[in-house]
Amino acid sequence: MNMGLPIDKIVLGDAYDNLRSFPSNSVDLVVTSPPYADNRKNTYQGVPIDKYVEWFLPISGEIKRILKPKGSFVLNIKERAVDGERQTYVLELILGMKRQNWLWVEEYVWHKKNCYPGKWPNRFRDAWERCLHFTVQKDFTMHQDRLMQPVGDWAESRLKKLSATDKVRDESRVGSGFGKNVSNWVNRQMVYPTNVLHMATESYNRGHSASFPVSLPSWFIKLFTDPGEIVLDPFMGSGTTAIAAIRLQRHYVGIELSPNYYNLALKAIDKEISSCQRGLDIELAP
Amino acid sequence: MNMGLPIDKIVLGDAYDNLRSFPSNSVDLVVTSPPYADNRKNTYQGVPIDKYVEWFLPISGEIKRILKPKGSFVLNIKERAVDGERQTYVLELILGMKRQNWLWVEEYVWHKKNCYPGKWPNRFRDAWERCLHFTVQKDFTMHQDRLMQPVGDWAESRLKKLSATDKVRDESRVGSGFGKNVSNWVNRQMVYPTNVLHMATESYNRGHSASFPVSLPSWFIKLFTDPGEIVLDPFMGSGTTAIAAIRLQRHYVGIELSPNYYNLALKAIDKEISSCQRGLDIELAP
DNA sequence: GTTCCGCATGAATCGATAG
DNA sequence: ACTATCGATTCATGCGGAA
Repeated sequence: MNMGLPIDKIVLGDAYDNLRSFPSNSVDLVVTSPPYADNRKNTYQGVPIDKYVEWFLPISGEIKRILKPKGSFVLNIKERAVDGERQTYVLELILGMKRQNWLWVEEYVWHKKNCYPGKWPNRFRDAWERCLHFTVQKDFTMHQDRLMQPVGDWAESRLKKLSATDKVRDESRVGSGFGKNVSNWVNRQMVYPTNVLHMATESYNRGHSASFPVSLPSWFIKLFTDPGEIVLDPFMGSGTTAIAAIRLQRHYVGIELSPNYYNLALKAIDKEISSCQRGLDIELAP
Repeated sequence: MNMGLPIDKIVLGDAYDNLRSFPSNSVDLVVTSPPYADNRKNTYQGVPIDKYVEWFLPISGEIKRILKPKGSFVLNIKERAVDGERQTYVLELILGMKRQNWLWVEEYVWHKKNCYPGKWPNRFRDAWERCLHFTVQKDFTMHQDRLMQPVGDWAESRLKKLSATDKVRDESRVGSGFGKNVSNWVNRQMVYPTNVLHMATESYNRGHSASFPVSLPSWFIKLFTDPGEIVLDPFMGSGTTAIAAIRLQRHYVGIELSPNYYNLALKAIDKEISSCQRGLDIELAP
């Protein structure tokens, strides 16, 4: 097979079947949120819980082949609670992927600032999901400086407490210790993030289950790729990863089984591209 | 053995040895943060990574026996990153405890607002730890209403404007929750929390530090016990769980191997009790 | 009595160095 | 080679002394 990657395209079909036809060492980053395990039928791509690991491992095996040596695989997933218990298939999946010689580098937490409402007798609302970071080798690409963010409440609240006099004194008098320290604070406004990501979910009114927000794949795309590189999402859903890639001037490759989602993603991408051509939302990446 | 629980006492010695002598069905809640796996030697209670699960499972087995049927076991733990990879012993521990017939009800995330600094080529700072919630049976005790919190950012911003004195007074009254003066204006709208807990670590300028802040065991003690019930921490460390229990009018039982930490805990408890007896700010919990 | 700044201090992790 | 130790890096907090 190996007929080359369908760059900037979405393939309609099964993830594993199509991944097998993709060339090796050709993708810089894989970001995806696979269908979660579910025992109910008539659900979107529902995979039974007890078959989840054996269903996913062949897919992650193909991803390992397709990924470039210094590339990364970010897997957004969260196990369900069934019958009062958290299921263990995600834990078993991590162990299984380690047996496939994946390196489990890190587990990022996506803290969903606006999680679904609800009340149950045995648990609170679930406000977080795992973003598992796997690589092929210890030496991988990571552009940390791009994700530096404004410093937190600490410096902000302390800066606000500075009087106007203090700030003026800082400008006029550079030599004195006090003024110098203040200018240090003002200048050093950016810090590195942590492995906890605070992002709100996006609500689509169309009645489809909310996947991750554009900001989530965007964060990892900035972190693990350069502009012009290739991002693969084998479970494209409504096209969120493609939107993020387009906005950041990366190429995308998608696979989607459901014709319904496939069409949704195509529309979303069309809309995104046309809005770009109108010159509205263009930002220079990174 | 079964000579009765050493209520409101800390036992100096090994966790497993002492747990074996505790009576069955006698404790309402176990909250603990065991020593984390470590390959370095000469470390406080360091347990090698490859022996961690086999070291802990006998302990969790005893805990299951000692816990009352409707009780809970909250395990605060986080795997280390070694040689560029997250270790898997915590995942294996969860699977092992399920084989012990524990129910893995939930995984709470403790988001450490002030995490350890540092910069590495392959990861950001680690700002979260797991709080694994296990029970013996599906029907367990959970007092959700006690943990309702004010809704939204306006409450947070109001809290920040409180003077330091107000905050201290508030802390000593309820332990970690919201005090009287706060609740005056908080009574507008309360919501249930989620399974993501935002708490800063406590750092003492001198001496030893607590593994988790008092607010962490306090949160679970309020949630899973009534006043007068019994909280067990088989790795008491510097006594944080006991402090939380005392403030919330629960009984504590502790075990600690290191004489150094044992003495620290005794001192901390003495200090806590004497400040209570001086009549400062005691209110009836929950 | 407050408020506010300066400083020390962490359940960290990696790479280099030494044994 | 493999293990043990050390230095460099980094930032939100509490606390103490100063204003």
